[in-house]
Amino acid sequence: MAVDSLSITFAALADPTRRAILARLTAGPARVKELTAPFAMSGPAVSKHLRVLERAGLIARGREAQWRPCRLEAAPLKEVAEWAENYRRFWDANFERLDE
Amino acid sequence: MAVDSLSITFAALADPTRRAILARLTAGPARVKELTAPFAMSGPAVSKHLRVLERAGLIARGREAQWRPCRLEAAPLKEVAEWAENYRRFWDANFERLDE
DNA sequence: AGTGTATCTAACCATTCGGTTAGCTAACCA
DNA sequence: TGGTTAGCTAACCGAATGGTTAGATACACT
Repeated sequence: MAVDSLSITFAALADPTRRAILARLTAGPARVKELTAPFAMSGPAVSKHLRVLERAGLIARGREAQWRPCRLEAAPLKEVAEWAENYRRFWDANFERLDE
Repeated sequence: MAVDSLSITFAALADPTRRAILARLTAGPARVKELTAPFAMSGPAVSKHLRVLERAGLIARGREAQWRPCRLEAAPLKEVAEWAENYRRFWDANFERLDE
């Protein structure tokens, strides 16, 4: 269930660790070890988060000797922004409540 | 875990049924029965989705005789849009990959 | 008072999620 | 060749998710 890309993207973003990883990657690519450092969490746990992000198309992973550098792939975030924009008129205007 | 509001909002949005409910509510408030109709799903299942949306602050529910009309509360979507906007430069520009 | 409708709670079930530890593979270096 | 490091998979665990059915509650209409 929930095989649509927007659901997968939102699910990937619904975790503060994963959002922190994306935020770190805005400063440029990083290796897994580097991404693990800020968290009180085992390597495999971060590895799982990275897989979730990769499946959502939010990161891409390269291969460089014994490292697997990750870099941000922000395209799905454009979909998110566009989806949310559809609701703009419901938050930035005093839209009428005709039912009241 | 994941008590931050952004995580709760993203988690609520990570389900197509719930996003469809929000989309329906852009046309105005609706009763639970009305929201249930489009889905091949039991009443309690929709009721649970509504509770998730309510806890995320995405809908509000009134009380009107035996009905509990729901209406859209889009404020959390503004947070989502703003969060995503921080990544705009990573999707709409050919940003440099200094590492390559 | 009794019937019907709208909605919720409770209990249950299978699956997914976020974490762990243990152990593997691949690459580098002495 | 052996040792160290980076990163992975596998197996497991407890909690959360998304659904179900059964039953409770609240209100409206005769």
